[in-house]
Amino acid sequence: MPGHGHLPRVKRVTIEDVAREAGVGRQTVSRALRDLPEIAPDTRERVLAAASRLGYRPNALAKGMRTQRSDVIALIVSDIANPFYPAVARGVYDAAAAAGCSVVLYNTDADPGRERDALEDALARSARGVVGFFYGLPDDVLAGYARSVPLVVADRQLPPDVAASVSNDFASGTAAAVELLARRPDACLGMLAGPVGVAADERRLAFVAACAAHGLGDVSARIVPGPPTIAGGTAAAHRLLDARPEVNGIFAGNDLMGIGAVQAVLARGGAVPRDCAVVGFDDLELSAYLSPPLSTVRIDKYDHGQTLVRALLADTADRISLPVSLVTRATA
Amino acid sequence: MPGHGHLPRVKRVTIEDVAREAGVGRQTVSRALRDLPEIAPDTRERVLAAASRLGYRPNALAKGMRTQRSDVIALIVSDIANPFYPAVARGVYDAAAAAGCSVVLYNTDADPGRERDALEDALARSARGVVGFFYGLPDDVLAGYARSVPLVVADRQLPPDVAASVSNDFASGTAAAVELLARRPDACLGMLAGPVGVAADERRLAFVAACAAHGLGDVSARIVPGPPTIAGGTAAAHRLLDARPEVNGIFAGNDLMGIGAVQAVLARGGAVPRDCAVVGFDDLELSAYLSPPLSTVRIDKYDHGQTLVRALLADTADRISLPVSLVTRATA
DNA sequence: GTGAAAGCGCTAACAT
DNA sequence: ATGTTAGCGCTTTCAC
Repeated sequence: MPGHGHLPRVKRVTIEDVAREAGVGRQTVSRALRDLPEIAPDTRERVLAAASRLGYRPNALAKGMRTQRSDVIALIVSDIANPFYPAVARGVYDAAAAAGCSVVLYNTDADPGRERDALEDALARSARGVVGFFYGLPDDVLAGYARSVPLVVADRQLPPDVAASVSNDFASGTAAAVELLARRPDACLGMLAGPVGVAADERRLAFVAACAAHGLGDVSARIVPGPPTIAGGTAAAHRLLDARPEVNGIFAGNDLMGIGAVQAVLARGGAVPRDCAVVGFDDLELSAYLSPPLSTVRIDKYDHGQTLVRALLADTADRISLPVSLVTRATA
Repeated sequence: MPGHGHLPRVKRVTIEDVAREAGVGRQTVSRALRDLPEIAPDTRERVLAAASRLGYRPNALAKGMRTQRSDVIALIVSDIANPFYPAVARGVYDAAAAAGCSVVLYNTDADPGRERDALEDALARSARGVVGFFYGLPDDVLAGYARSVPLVVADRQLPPDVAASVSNDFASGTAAAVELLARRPDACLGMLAGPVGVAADERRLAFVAACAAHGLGDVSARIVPGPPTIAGGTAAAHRLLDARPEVNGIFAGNDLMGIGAVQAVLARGGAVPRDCAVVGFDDLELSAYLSPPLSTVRIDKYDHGQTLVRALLADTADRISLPVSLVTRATA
């Protein structure tokens, strides 16, 4: 069956064609199309009419070539299939669209090489800017890219004046989760940390600090890392519970790991929260409908995405912290 | 705080610079970079060395301008925050990346105007191709675009030789779901259809046909439309159950609506599946962990995405149908 | 095997 | 208010 490649490529309508059709110069067409002021109203009308008559479509490549920048915003995430990112992506998209920009998506799986590839590609496309979640690249590399392209990093701080960042208030969220988990008199808490990444330490420290503040002693030996997935959460919880059967409260790095932790407790014959309570982080859309409904720290993912783009377009180097809130459901 | 706009724009390293550094002509650099055969091995070495010494980065815009096509694949969905699409998007991304392409994402909310805008933008960017879920645009408009850009549509058929399509086998899935729901002797089924869209009729018809095949009579009056969300499913289920209290089996257009239907049955004081069974469609990652775990028709979303891109790159006008399978859990 | 010239479609700068 | 010139960085075509 013949495909598209066989069709004769229709010659593209250019600004030159429109100019000829309207009986004006190229520049006048360009002005009319971009709605610039220095043009007679009736001339504009005539040009616009000619353009639509011919079915003119601006060539974004040519425009970008001339202006040295394209109306593209790069969104770099570890895995769009992880239910945390889609809502962020929608926020990014809406804010970008409001600014007349398109969005190019990159998945890195938290691999530093692929994070770098994504940045390089954004540069090759003369992206208007990059917003992203970076887990593998060190600060200095990111700082280097920030010199070539406007960059806003999510959930991670870069040195002042290097690049803006938009982070969820992980410290407050962790404190609230620990406070909830620490309510039982015999509380013995553990944590399921996300993948070992550059920003992971901050999170560990927040947990250790919150536990210390509640007189729970040094919990650092009860922090176990794992992939940020349901399976990863299950495996990590089993490891934690194998080593420390006395643990009766688990703080998971994200809801997916929280779900996995619940499954692990159940698989060991325990009940949630009776034998072990679980608190997640993110509040996925479906977390409220789970069995049992998951207690978690809610973050506004859509707002996160929008804020990322707004910070990018605002062209500042601020550190923005987004509020979080504890949602108590059935697992803690 | 000073932002990025204040930094002095570093002059871009071009192919010309590399040529000068390596002491060869521009053309030779281009050949070396693209790994073309007509070049002496040592010349290539020298050029490559010069390029990396200078930190040369190819300009995708310039390349696209010259070749009249960019290595970009447009992915058009209604809403990336709907948990159905992210897995598809990942498949699209991986297949695109394997072919050296980037992906630009568009959200249309199923609005025909925005579907059109997305297509126009893809054209403006000289996209290598477009894959998408179109709910608002009529066949002839899509056919028109298919003449300007390689296009593969998802879950919808276009006339032969116009564009390729990759669809899930909705008919089989519906038949299986109805078979499951029809097992109770007094079965009275209803359907929660997705938004009224161009492809909606095919789905309604599949349901009506499947019910007729099971001797369930004409169910067309028990099909109620609604937004493809949890809230939409709840509302639609309430409307259905208000009008037809005898309904004891609901086939939801997707898992989100299925979750909503379960909530509605529960809110009315009923039990699932005792008073009313529910079967969804999609099998979201979290559907197995819901309360109660949702019975559904599983589709391989990641494969769907990959197949979309492969069909695009293969440049055929085939109609590809993807297999589905029934997953029986607790709601039916 | 290599280099020189031409030009993709657009907009900034400079005329007029 | 409008037209003309130049050139963004690359690849295709054609010389050599």
